[in-house]
Amino acid sequence: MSTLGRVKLSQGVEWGLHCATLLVLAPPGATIGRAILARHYGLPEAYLAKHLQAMARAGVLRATPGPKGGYQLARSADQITVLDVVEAIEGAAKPFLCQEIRQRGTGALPAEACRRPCAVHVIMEEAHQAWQDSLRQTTLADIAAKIPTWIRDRNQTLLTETP
Amino acid sequence: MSTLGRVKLSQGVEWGLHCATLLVLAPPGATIGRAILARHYGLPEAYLAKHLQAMARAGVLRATPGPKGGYQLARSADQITVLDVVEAIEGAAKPFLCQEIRQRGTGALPAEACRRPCAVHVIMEEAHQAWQDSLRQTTLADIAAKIPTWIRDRNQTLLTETP
DNA sequence: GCCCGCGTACTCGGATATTTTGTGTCCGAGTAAGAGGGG
DNA sequence: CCCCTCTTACTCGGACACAAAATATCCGAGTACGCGGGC
Repeated sequence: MSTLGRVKLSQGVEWGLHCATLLVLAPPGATIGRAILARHYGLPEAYLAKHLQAMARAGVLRATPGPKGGYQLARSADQITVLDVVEAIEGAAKPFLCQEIRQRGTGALPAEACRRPCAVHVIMEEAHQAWQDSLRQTTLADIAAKIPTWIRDRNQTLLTETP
Repeated sequence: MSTLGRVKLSQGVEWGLHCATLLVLAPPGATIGRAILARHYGLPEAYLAKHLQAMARAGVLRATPGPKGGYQLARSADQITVLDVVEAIEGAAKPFLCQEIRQRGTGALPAEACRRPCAVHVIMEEAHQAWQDSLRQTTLADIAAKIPTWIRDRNQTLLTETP
């Protein structure tokens, strides 16, 4: 069987979260260019740009053009949840779209019997809520706090050097 | 911008859950053909077949060929969770694939510093677990129990009539 | 009247096209820094 | 020595190809029923 549809997250989510974490460690007010970010993780710069743009559009990051420009967090790290980043990249659309098939076909139910959302819809919605709640519980500050000091220091020097 | 990647579930999930629910209401031992199921919800039969096959392969449904053949539940309705159906159709693959980008690029960490999974990976994993747990809490029997009696009776007659 | 064999019609299953989505890349617009000249 | 101006190089942003996956469909293999013939 060729693995039919799967609930797959874009790889951009991983990229975005790691880059955002790196920005947390940057000095306040400083910006990091996408070229530096891409090289730091060995990512294709042009494609990473797409995800960084998405985060900027969503209000998670702030982009400044020109020399010495780059990206920085749009607000405090403890005010940005993982869900914010994920939805910025993947989009905030509900994963399950109820097509109301109970109202179609030979077994179609009358509209007045469908005032309440169907049970399937409710269950999928609750699961999605649980997923969102889980991602909301962690902020970028929490992630950054888990990073060992020596890595933090090393990144500081890595990101400030100008090749 | 064209809405970048999203966490989208196949519509087959909705189809599969509704059809499975319909099978719960069927008399014990009885089978329902895919043609009946497709017409009942106004779905394209050939495509619905693909999802029904997937559920049969996953051990959720049991298919019997020949005349009077069709699909039935592979086990008791209270032993089939919604997660079973979803994973049967969407596949059980993890949605988030950690590519270990922390070990790549100019900022690559040494392998011995990566004994623990990275924080990003852990967070995404926990969210997925929450999602799975939510879907595991409901069985097909629970869904069927929510269906009003008059709909149950009506489906009984609809599914037994032979056009 | 009963039993056996065969044709048939119905079932599911896998292999095959088409459309949408995600992946990857390129080039252009905008901006602030920084050097150079004038006051 | 300071200030203004212009060039320049660097930044991000959107528009453009390529690949993978989901969607949609068709035709073939297998099986049990049911009819017909034989006993």
